[in-house]
Order: sequence, then C-alpha cells, then structure tokens
Amino acid sequence: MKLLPVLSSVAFFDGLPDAQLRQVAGIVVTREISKGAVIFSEGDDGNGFYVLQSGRVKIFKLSPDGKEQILHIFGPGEPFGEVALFSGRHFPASAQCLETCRILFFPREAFIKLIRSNPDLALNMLGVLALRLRIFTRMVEDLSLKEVPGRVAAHILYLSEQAGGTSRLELDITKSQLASLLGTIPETLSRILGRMSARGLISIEGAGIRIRDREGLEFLAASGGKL
Amino acid sequence: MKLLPVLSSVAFFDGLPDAQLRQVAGIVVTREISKGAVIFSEGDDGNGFYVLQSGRVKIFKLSPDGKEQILHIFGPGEPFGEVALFSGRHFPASAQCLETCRILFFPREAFIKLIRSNPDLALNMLGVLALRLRIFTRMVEDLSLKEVPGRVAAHILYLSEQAGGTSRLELDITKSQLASLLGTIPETLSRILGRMSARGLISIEGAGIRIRDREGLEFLAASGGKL
DNA sequence: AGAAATCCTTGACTTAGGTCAAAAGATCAT
DNA sequence: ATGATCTTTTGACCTAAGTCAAGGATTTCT
Repeated sequence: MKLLPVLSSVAFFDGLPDAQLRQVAGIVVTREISKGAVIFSEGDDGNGFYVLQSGRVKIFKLSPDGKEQILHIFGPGEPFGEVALFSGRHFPASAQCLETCRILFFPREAFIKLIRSNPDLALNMLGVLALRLRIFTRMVEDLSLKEVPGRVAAHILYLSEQAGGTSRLELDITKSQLASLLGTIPETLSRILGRMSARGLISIEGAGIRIRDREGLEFLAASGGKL
Repeated sequence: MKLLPVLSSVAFFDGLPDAQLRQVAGIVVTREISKGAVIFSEGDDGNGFYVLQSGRVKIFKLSPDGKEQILHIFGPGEPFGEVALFSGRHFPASAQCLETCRILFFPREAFIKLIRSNPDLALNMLGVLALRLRIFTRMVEDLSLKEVPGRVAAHILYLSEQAGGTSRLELDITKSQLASLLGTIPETLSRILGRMSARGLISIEGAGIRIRDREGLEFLAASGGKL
C-alpha cells in the first residue's frame, strides 16, 4: 500500500515536504466501504476525519418525515468530516457511499498534533474550511433567493465550468440525487428540465445534457427567476 | 487605546500568552463606523478580517430584485470576514453596521504570518470556521427541510437558550430583519407569529415574546411542520 | 435473458407562502 | 411636540412547487 503517491495527490497535502508527508502517512488508516454503506451518521462522535481515495460519497441531512437534503457530493481526493475535529465533537450531517469506496481515516489526536507542528498543514486546512463556507454561502443564497429553475440553470452552468466549459454534460448522479442537492424533489426537477428543453435552453441526451443557449441559462441563473 | 483587554475578551484569542497577544495587538487597526454604513460588499477584495468591538453587524446577500438574505448577525467579540483570508480573496457576502460600531481590522499578510508562527491561533481560527460551517449546515437544513413556522419556532427556542433558558425574550433586531434571517418576508413572519399566539404557543409583549408552550414549540421546530 | 427493483416522467390537485395595497403603529429628527 | 419616515399588521389574491398516483423506462441482479 504505497500511500505516499496517494497523499501527494490530495489537494490539501499539497506543498508538504516529503518528510512530513511520511509523517502524515504514519497515522492513516485505510478502509474499504461498499456501496450504500453509511460511513457516519449525524450526531455520531467524530474522532477523526476522512479523505476519499476512490469512489463517491454524499453528505446529507434527513428531515423527520424522510426528505433528504444533500449538502455535498465528494469524489477522489476530497476530505470530509473535518468539522467535528475543530468544533464540538459530533458530526453535523451523515455520510454514505454512493459506490464502493476506498477511504483514508486520520485519527483526531494524531492529526491535530500534526497540524500543531506544521503551519502549512493548518493553513491548507483553513483553506478547505473557508472554501466549504463559500459553497454553503451560495447554497443558502440559492435556496432562499432563487426559484428552482434558477438553481437548476446555475447548476448546469457550474457543471459545464467544472468540465472545462463543454456544452455536453454527463450527470454523474441520478436525477433524484440532483433534486435533493438542489433542495427540491424529482418530479419538480423533471418538469423543469422538460420546460428548459421546450424553451430551447438545453436538450436532454440520455443521461446527459447539452447546453443550447448558454446566455439564456446565465440570465435565468443570475435573475433566479421563473421559467 | 488599551487594546490588550479588548483582545483577551475575544473568544478566539483565548489561551494566547500575553507576549503573543501583544504581537497581535501590534498589527491591529481600529475603526469607528456609523450606523447603516457598509463595511464591505460582496465581491470586494478582502485584504484582512475584522473583529467587532462594539455594536452589531449583519452579513447578508442581496438578490438582483432586492430581496435580502441575512447570513449572520454578529455582536461584540465576534470575528467576521475571515473566509476571504483563506480562500479566494473576495468577500462572499456583504457587511453592514446595524448601529454605530467600533471594529478592529487585521491586515491579511501580518495576520497570516502570526498564524504560521502560532499553532494555537491557527487551531482557534479552525474552530471559528468549523463553528460557522455548523451554523450554515443548520441554515441549509432549515431552509430546505422546514416550513417557515418550524424555522420561527426553532429560532425562538434558540434565542431562549442563548438567554439562559428564560421564557421572556427581547428581539434585538427588527422583525423585518428576523424575517430576512429566516429566509422569509415580514408579512409572512407577522402572520405566523399571530398564529402562534392564537394557538397559545407564545404571546407577544411589545418588542418581546413570551414562550407559553415550550413543548409545543419544540415539536413544531423538530417536525418542521405546518401550523 | 428475464425478473426485480429502482428511477423517471406525466397528470390532476392542493397549499404554503409570496405579491400588492393600504392602514395603523413606532421612531426619528427638527 | 409634530410632522416625516420607517416598521408592522391585515386583507385579497396568485402562483411555484409540493403531494399523490400511475405508467414507462432503466438499471441491477440472478
């Protein structure tokens, strides 16, 4: 298990000298988790945090009557579960594997010791948390100030940007999950994608989407408006 | 301007030895800002962060058509504007004084240098960001999974908790602002408080609220439900 | 391949909560 | 104090989006 190459490909270990990477490697525990398995549940004690080596994980909240809000979907190289390290001790949300995953676990005490003796690591972790705050800020903004069509348009543009600006997107999650990520339900998402198609903003190609009128989408996303 | 006592009363300088507090004090710039003045706007370059010494500040987002979502309302001792220090460089939201404020400004470079050489400060800052993430997680949850009455109930209970469990609460912000904080509009908030009164959950006493049926509120907040 | 399970779409219906408008209460400055 | 400005409440109305239900379409497993 050659951990070093894995670690150095994780964004937030970037810039660490080899000696320190080896230190980090020393405290890691590797785990394999199968699709659908829960890694932790909201309220559990968090005695460490995780980095995803392969697979995908969703972080989510459930309402008492079973509705789900997805907060993040993480892929390889992304850390999760860090909040419990630095404030309180329980996890604020739950984590579940969307596919079979290989994850790295960093025990709390050892990792905090590492951070203490390593300012770069601390700053990298601050960067991770600050980025998460940005994402949440936008999420709150979207939920509160945009109608669902605006959120869908914004998300399509976001995916396109991630993919380097292509107009042809593959959704790598189910539409139900996308609905849950955007704070709505599958029926509503389906209708809105239908309407967007009808208006010539996009066309739906199997499991993918093709952007047909980028400006139109941009206007919709910015105005947050109706369709 | 005896800064040291001010600094040591700020939660996240807690635990710093005097020598380091004096270091921190060395880079601070004090400013007085009058009610209604904007401290920074979304998108501005953030070349430092702030700590509120006195007064209150709201952090908010505006939609293109003028609707406002308040993200936080901060009081004395609370830091804000830190996200821009550690990720990107522009502020993700705007900040405005609700009353005349005295604020401390910490320039970016100097403060990061301080953090680098001071693991405790880094860990304290990590704690601040992690706590914010918790707050946002709950905000997203509330906006997406709770109806407005559930959010109002949850907020009333939260205020009561903050005040040490009293049943008599003073709202220290206007109801319009409260509406904006809860992701709704004044009309709706007014109607819901009215209905809560009618159902005997609370009674409204001028600018304050008295909790009359705590269990009822708790049920409403947990179920997120209708009224 | 075929059965089982999951996911997606569409339709008819309901409703929470937003919009607009107007009046009644507060708060502020001169 | 007194008018002017802001805030809150109430009413009538409208609509975005949720619920419930049922039929196709995919995916998954044996």
